[in-house]
Amino acid sequence: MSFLKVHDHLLQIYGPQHWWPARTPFEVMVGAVLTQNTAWRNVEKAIANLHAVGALDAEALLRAPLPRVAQWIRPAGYFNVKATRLRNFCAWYVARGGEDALRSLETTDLRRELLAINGVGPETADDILLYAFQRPVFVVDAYTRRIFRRLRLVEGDEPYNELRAHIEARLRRGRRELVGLYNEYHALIVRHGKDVCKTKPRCELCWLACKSRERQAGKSSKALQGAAQ
DNA sequence: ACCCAGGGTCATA
DNA sequence: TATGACCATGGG
Repeated sequence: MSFLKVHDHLLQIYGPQHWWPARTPFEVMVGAVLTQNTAWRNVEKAIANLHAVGALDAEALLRAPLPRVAQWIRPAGYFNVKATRLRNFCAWYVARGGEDALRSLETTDLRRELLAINGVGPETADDILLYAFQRPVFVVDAYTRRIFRRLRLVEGDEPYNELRAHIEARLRRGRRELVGLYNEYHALIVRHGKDVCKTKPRCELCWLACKSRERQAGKSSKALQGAAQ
């Protein structure tokens, strides 16, 4: 079972996910910060509030008092922390010349600058790189670690960059368009992660993951038997 | 009542 | 490098 095959299974099961749900690249970036450890529907409420008051804009967010931003994004949780993070991000965004100027940066430079912002970690940075700037970056999240661990494709507790590099290296050989592939793949993993094995007849991928674990158990028990002889 | 959600930072060892 | 505490809302 290759990383590419897993993608194809997921696509067959769920169909295209059409990520990222946002009107503009800036809205993607705001959503990426707000969705940290938070259910997406709560983020939608926060973004709707920002949209309603005309604050879905970097300059507007910088003009607004921090406590007011916090109230706007309250449904997204951690609102005091995230208000500061949004402000940090907007300060960088404006100082750096906005979307058009940022588009001309190399992916590695863009990532380094994103990670330098207090409140933007590896996953948030990669969400922004992939879904706002269309860069070929595979986003690793908790669902990613879980599904690939269950399929015995990774250990699951590797450092972020190690896991990303490992998966990207094995997806690059598929002769496919990478931005589209990474876009759909991460979205499908999240979609699958939400209702994994909660559906009555186990989906094909969960079934495969189960078989994969049984294979592993069989091998290790045989190894133990062999060692006992 | 408890658990989790499309993480990240900071203090500590 | 690697744990643990902390942030906070809303839905199951």
